[in-house]
Amino acid sequence: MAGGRPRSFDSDVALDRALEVFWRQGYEGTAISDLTKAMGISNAPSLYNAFGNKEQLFVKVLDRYAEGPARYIREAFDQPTARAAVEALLHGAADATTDPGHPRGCITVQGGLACSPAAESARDELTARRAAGEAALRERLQRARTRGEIPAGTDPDGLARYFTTIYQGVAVQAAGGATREQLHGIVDMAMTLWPEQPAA
Amino acid sequence: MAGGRPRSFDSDVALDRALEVFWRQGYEGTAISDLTKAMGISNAPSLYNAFGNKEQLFVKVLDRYAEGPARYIREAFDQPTARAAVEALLHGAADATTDPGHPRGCITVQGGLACSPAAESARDELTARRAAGEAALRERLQRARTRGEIPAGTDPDGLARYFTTIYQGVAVQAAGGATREQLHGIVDMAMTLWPEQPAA
DNA sequence: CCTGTATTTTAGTAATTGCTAAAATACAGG
DNA sequence: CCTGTATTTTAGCAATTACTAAAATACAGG
Repeated sequence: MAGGRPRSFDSDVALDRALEVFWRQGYEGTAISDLTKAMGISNAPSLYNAFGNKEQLFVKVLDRYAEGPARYIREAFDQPTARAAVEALLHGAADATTDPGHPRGCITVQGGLACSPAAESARDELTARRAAGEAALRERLQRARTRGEIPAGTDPDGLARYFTTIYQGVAVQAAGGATREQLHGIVDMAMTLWPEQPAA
Repeated sequence: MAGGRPRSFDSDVALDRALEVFWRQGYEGTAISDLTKAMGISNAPSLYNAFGNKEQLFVKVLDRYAEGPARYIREAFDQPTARAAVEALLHGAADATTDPGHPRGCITVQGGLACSPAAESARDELTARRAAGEAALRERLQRARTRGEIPAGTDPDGLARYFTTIYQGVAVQAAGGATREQLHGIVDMAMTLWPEQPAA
């Protein structure tokens, strides 16, 4: 058994480049030729050989996104309190969606909100990932209520939906050109809705 | 001078049908063939003759949207108080983005957040319209402060950005499958940030 | 009926789409 | 050097993209 011809490109670097393109142009606005060009792959067959088809590459790119530019999301949940987690999540979003080193906004939001029937699976993948984020936040808030971090009368589901809506709205604002400072201001306002435990 | 061959389709009906397609599939996910099929126009040249090119048709469709399914936005500004206006705007969004008679969400948000260079003008058109909506709200809130509807210490720009963010987040939520009731709940929460005039 | 006009229809353009079969190539191990 | 393996390269697929020139058609007014 042997090794075969070596890859002419680095898989992770190529995924990062593909991420940039999908992020900036969305799933349907991105052509395979855009990808090969950006990824440093000279011919389409090499791309298909390494990453499957466009749809499968998109999923790999989303995973790469979650581990790279959007890692702050997972890390936000490491905060000791639910409030600190939400703050880290939203202020992290304000930073990440305006990072000059990346396209503006969030690929999970702008990657494919509306699309042709041919791209439905990509859209569904994005919808599922947004829903998963909201679910994680919901569970965190439920735990926070059990632990007494927030009042017993609070609705964790509604609160999770509210902060998720802020997150997604911030992403749209960023895509539209809002500045980082403006986004942090929005987040500060949104956080004033945090249900404080009435002083005992 | 004479009349020429009569149109085989109604322009307004055709625009409504085109709106549905662009709304559901976005600018770049919509092909001319999708449009002619939905609009009841048998051949592409008739479409180009009547509406110009794809880009120009898209703009006409956005105007039709503003006068039709999104008329509630303009009408919200007719409310006597700024608070009532924002409430009408956001609760109207909760209803409009979940209207079973139309695609979910808001075409101005999901029509083209990220796109290929070829669709940049459509994306810019959408960005400009969202910015115009935010500007209208900002001016309304500035007037509200002058009139004493909201405290003198309030920041109308930040407030306008906040409510616009809610609006856009609601649109994303709707596109992702949130129910009408859930969206109204989000709006109710968002409205609790309204700056009340301290009781004199 | 004839003319002028504005539409529809026919037939097409060049370019691009996502994708692939088959051949050429470059390495590792023996 | 030879074999096996995994890649790259070449060449191409059928389908679709936005769009258009030119001819056919259907009406109004005279």
